[in-house]
Amino acid sequence: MQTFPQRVYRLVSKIPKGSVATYGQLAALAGSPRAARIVGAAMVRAPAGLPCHRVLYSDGSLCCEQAFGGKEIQRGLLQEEGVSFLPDGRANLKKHLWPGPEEPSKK
DNA sequence: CCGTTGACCCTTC
DNA sequence: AGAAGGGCCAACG
Repeated sequence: MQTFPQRVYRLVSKIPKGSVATYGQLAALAGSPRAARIVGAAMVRAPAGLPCHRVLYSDGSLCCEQAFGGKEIQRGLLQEEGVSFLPDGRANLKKHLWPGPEEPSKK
């Protein structure tokens, strides 16, 4: 039994390029649909190499600019990944929302 | 062990 | 439709 953030890190690390996931979704995949806050807090403690820029709000909007150094940066990174953006400034969740771990990671 | 805090989400005004 | 407030779950001191 690992810590919650620990599990979230693995899930975020599994997000394929060109896909995005929401905090609530990661929390639900981690086992607690209401622990989206824990996921965010874990992101701060997240080690380097974690594509935290692929994690967005439920609406597809990005968190505070202090999140990873600038939301503009995150938007640019996602575009580099191939993620489309709406004229509202939100990511196209309908088109790039991560379906989740299709594979039943054993156990 | 108990209290506080937090990259959020949802409901109501 | 937009803005404000409260609630929830787990980790940290």
